[in-house]
Amino acid sequence: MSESDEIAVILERLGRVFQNDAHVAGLKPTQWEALRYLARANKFSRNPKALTVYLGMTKGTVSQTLNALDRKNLITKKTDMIDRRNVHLELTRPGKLLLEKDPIATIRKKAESLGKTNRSALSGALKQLLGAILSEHDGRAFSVCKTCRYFRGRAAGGNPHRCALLDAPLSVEDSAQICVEAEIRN
Amino acid sequence: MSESDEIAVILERLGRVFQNDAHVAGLKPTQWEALRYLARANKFSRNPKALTVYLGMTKGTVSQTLNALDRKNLITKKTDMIDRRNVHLELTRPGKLLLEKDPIATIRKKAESLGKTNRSALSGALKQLLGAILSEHDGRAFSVCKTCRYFRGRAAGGNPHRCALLDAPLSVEDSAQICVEAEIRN
DNA sequence: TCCTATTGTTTCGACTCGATACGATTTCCC
DNA sequence: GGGAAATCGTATCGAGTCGAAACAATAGGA
Repeated sequence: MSESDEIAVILERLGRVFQNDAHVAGLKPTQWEALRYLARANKFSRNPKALTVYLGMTKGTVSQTLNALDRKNLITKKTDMIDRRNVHLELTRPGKLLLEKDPIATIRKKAESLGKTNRSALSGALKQLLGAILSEHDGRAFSVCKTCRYFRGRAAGGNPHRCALLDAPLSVEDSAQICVEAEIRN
Repeated sequence: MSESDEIAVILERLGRVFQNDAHVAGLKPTQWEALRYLARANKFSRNPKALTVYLGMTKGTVSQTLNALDRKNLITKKTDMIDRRNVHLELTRPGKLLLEKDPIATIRKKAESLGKTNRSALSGALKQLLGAILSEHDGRAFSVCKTCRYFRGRAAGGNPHRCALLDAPLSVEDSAQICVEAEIRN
């Protein structure tokens, strides 16, 4: 078996193990990912559309997942008053609290035990792999706001950060979060 | 975000992307994994029990998945005549043919494009990670028969290979395949 | 022979997921 | 301004996943 084969098989298998581990606290793996995403996405990206792109699923499926989370009172949905087709998603307090039990922590701990050299190599190679796959997948990289070409840092006068694409102000918090619109600066 | 966090997030995300890709030819991701396993497992390991351990799922779920594959005529189930509780699983010809469309190939190609150095690093680190996780998971490593401590290679007289644990003969093919019982030599 | 462990199957309920059809808006363009 | 087209989200369907729990059948030991 070639090295590439091994990588493919192990990645597939790791994915399965993680997914099995993710049946925690009555939530399904997908629901955990949605919760996690909402915790890390900035205000422009906390909507069903962005989540759909992020997860790479169809909007119908995402809609159902969000319904399930809503029923459990882990998120709220609010119609945008300016464009009433849009929906804003927010974690509720129980939702935020639940994230402390996020099963992804077990993966992190395992990565921790890997040793610095191996860990760096793994992190680098995985990033490259994910990038290669997403680019061919029309999925965006979903990088952090601050690194986006449309990000305008706070000027000398103490003005807030701004997004030059959406022409909107950005809190310090927002600018450190994930954004659907993010385009890597070149 | 620490390197370990990044690794955890990317692995989770890669798993999702792969899983989405695995909806091919009318099969679900789990069904593909079962098929793949059966193609790579030796005769002692082509049964529901071993598959259950390999996939890390409950036997009920596995039973259903196997039923689905049976309905599609991709596998056969046959009761063991010696111990009638056991079931032998085999790929049918259509099952084997279908494996040529295995969506895991797309992952392999991506790994291919990674470059030798990165690829080796990734392969090594992933193996270590999977090992660490499985060991804590009471999941076995499922290594290849030949590397097992119970493997007895063909003697000078031209006798067949043998498994000293099950006290059974091994074809050349079997001994190159995955075995549930495999225990790494020390 | 009875007791117990092993191996699989069945059933249940909640959820996933793609596909498809819909329902509101909003936007574009004549 | 008004109608078509695009956008964003929801509802429904069918096959499947998945854990949990109950249930069968068989094997093996006391």
